[in-house]
Parts: sequence; C-alpha cells; structure tokens
Amino acid sequence: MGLSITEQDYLKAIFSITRIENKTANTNAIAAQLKTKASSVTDMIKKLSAKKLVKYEKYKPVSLTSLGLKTATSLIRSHRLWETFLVDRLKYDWSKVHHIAEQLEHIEDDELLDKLDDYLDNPKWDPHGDPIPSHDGTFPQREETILGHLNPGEKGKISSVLQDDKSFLEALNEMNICINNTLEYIKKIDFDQSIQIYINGEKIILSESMASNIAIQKI
Amino acid sequence: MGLSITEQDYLKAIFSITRIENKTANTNAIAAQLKTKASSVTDMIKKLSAKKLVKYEKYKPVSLTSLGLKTATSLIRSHRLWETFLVDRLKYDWSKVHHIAEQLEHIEDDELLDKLDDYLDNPKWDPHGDPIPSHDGTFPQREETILGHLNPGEKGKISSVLQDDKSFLEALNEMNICINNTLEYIKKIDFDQSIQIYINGEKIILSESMASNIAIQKI
DNA sequence: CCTTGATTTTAGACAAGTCTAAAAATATTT
DNA sequence: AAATATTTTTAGACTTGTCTAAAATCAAGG
Repeated sequence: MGLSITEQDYLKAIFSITRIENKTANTNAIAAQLKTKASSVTDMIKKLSAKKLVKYEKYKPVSLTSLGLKTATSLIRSHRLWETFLVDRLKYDWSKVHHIAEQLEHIEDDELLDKLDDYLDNPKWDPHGDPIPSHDGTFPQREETILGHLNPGEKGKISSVLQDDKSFLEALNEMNICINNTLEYIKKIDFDQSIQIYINGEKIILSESMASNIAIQKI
Repeated sequence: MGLSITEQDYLKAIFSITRIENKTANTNAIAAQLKTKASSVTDMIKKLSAKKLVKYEKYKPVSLTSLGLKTATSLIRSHRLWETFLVDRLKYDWSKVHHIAEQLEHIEDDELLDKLDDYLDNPKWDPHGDPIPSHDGTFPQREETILGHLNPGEKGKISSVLQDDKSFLEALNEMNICINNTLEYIKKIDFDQSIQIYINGEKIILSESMASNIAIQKI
C-alpha cells in the first residue's frame, strides 16, 4: 500500500502510547508524542482509518487494527535492529543512535530486515535493552524491575533503560553505567528520594528520576 | 541547512548529467532524469539557486556551485558505501541494491559516512565498479575501456558496469559474468554487432548494447 | 530577418500535511 | 442539572512539490 513516513510515525506513536505506556491513545496524547497539534492528529487519524490501520470513532481514543499493529511492530523491529547495527558494528555511542534509527527505520525493502537480523546474529535486545520483535512480530519477554523500586540489599543486573533521551544516556556514560552491569541497592536518601547503589566497585548516588528510568533483573 | 530529499535528488541528477554523462543540464534533461516535468524542474531550480546550490540564469542550463557539488558528491559517496554494505555484508545480489541505496543515501548524520567507510575497510569501488569518493570528495581514478570497443585478441578484466538496471544485472548473473572476471575479446559478429568473448572457460555471445555497458581494464 | 519549432518559463490548480482560530462535543464541578 | 472546563473536531489557510496549459524565449533555416 505504501505508507508515507508521517503515516508510519503516527502508527508508531499510537503503538508507543497504547502498548508501552499503557495509556489510551487520545488526540492530545498523540499530538504530544509527535510534537504536533491536535487538529493535525484528527486529520491524519481519519486517513489512517480509511486505510484500515486504526479503529476510530469521533471523540474516542484510537486503537491499532491488526494491520496497523503489524506495521508498527515492523517499524519497531527495524528501529531496534538498526540501533543494534549502529552500536555493535559501527561502534556508535548508544546516546547517538536514536535519531539515526528514526530515519533508518523507514527504509523499505522486502528482504532487508531479515537479512539485517541474520547479519547481527538475531539479537533479542537492542543497545538500550528494549526487546526486538522477531520476523513474526513476537516480542521476547523477561522479568524486569525498576531500579528505584528495589529494597536495600537487593542485587540486580541492568537490563534496559526506559528513555532514549540523549542527556540521560550521556549521564550514564559519565558514571560508567552500562547495560548488563551488576549492582546492589544500598539505600534511599529521604531528603530527595535519590538512591545509593554499589556498582563497578564504587558507591554512587542516582537521582530519583534516573533510578526510575533504569530497569534491572534481580539476581 | 537541511535539504529535502527532493532537493537532494535534483542535485544528484545535475551531477549525473554534467559529470557522468558529460552533457549540459538543461531543463528537459533534468526532467527526463527525474521522470518529472520541465515546469517542475524550473520551480525547483529557482529554489536551489536561492540556496546557492546551483548557478542559474533563465533559459540557460544549470550547473552546481561548489556547495552543490560537495553535497552531490556526499550523496554519491553515501549511495555507493551503502551499496557496498548491502552486497558485501548483507549478501544482497548486486541487481537489488540500487533501489535500497536510493533510500539509504538520504540518512543524515555527521559521523555516519566515515564510520561506515571504515567499517567497510575504505572501499574504493562499489559493487558495480563505480568509484567511491573519499571523505574529502576526490574520486579514485583508473583506466577503463568499453568492452565493445576492444579488438579481437585483446584481454581485459571487468572493472565496472555502466548501468544499474535490474534486468541488465540479472542477465549478467545468469551468464555468471561478474566484476573482476577476466575475458578475451574474440570477434564482432557483423550481422547485429554482437560480440563473442571467452570468459570463465567458455565462449559466449553478448549483444552490442550489453557490451557497450561493460567497462574493462586491459591486461 | 522572419517564420517555424523546440525549449523554457509562468500561471493557476491540486494533494499532503500542517497550522490557527472557532465551533462542537464531552467531562467535571457545583 | 446547569455551568464551566477540557478535549476534539471543523473550517480555512499555508507550504512543498507536483501538474497542465498557455505564454515567452531561444535556435535555425530559408
């Protein structure tokens, strides 16, 4: 059918709101996600609805049809495979790849994703620890806990970050905090809810907002 | 400055006409190259001229400014590096990569081309034998002859093909004709100007139009 | 140098996607 | 249940890139 990049971006936004943030995809939420205006969203939703990509009734939140879901999943697969390529193969810093993958995810070719997947040895998780859906659209699963929700003494391994924000990732770089690092939760500091952890042989403090954007697997 | 994909395509078209085909980039030639109309070309040329990417006077052919040339060269570098990636690393058939590289060449990031270049071990020639400009915009050079222009008894090594056309490349695949194959020119057949060559241990016939789209280095 | 023919440019229209401002519908509060 | 606030939709306009049709310019030949 051939979707425009804009149409694809709307599908991704709806996926992100409904399946990742677990909220309802109402007009304002989509507008916020895409940094556009509510009126633009209404226009585009009508188009996507005409193309059977979303289910839409006036004044109600939209949802993806199975066709829309398939398309969005493929875009996420593409984004995360390309991020993996950029970090693992081209040696990009993980804080710089989101913007490039936003462009690469729209490259269209029937064979490309499967070839790239094979070339990268069928990774299950991207450089930020996000699950990479397989060819058939299934996401790998695992148990994760938010770092900030641990109790003193508990240990874990960093499995993913919940933000692609450049400055957030750069801050982690500066503290030498990476995916797969193991850590121990020491305590919460009542004053500002920041937490103290033991990681890479040293004690460090993480702000509450940082700790709430890091997911770990308990050990 | 941030050029649209369309603007970039016009710059490439002007580069191709003036620097590869060695013709003058008049309105109709550009329209033909981009499969659009002369009136659309006039409109766009005005925009590119306002952005100092082309030199333009009404009713005269356009030429690239140094800025336009730099941009076009970078696009060609991008296209050819991505083609190399697709064939060498993802194991695509050389007949399928042009269309994908047309999309990939527009990916924008300051570090991307140099990282890709290094990752691919700084190739000088792409899968079709076309020169890949270096970071500073210089194209590698070599002596080439059109296969059809050889004389009986002369030998050569296939260095490039002058067409990205899918069916042309597929036809070469079927005859097992690849870049770097060595061959001997046997004779021209007067009837239809097709030629007979000795290659890969067998004698084969190539039509005149095929032979005029294959370049070789004499041995 | 004037006429014919080709090329190029202009003028006006269209489609995609966006916006602002206003109207309509829904949700919330009292 | 009415009044108020919020959300969503509509209406109309703008931008980018395209097109057709017509006008303007250029190139050549007689």
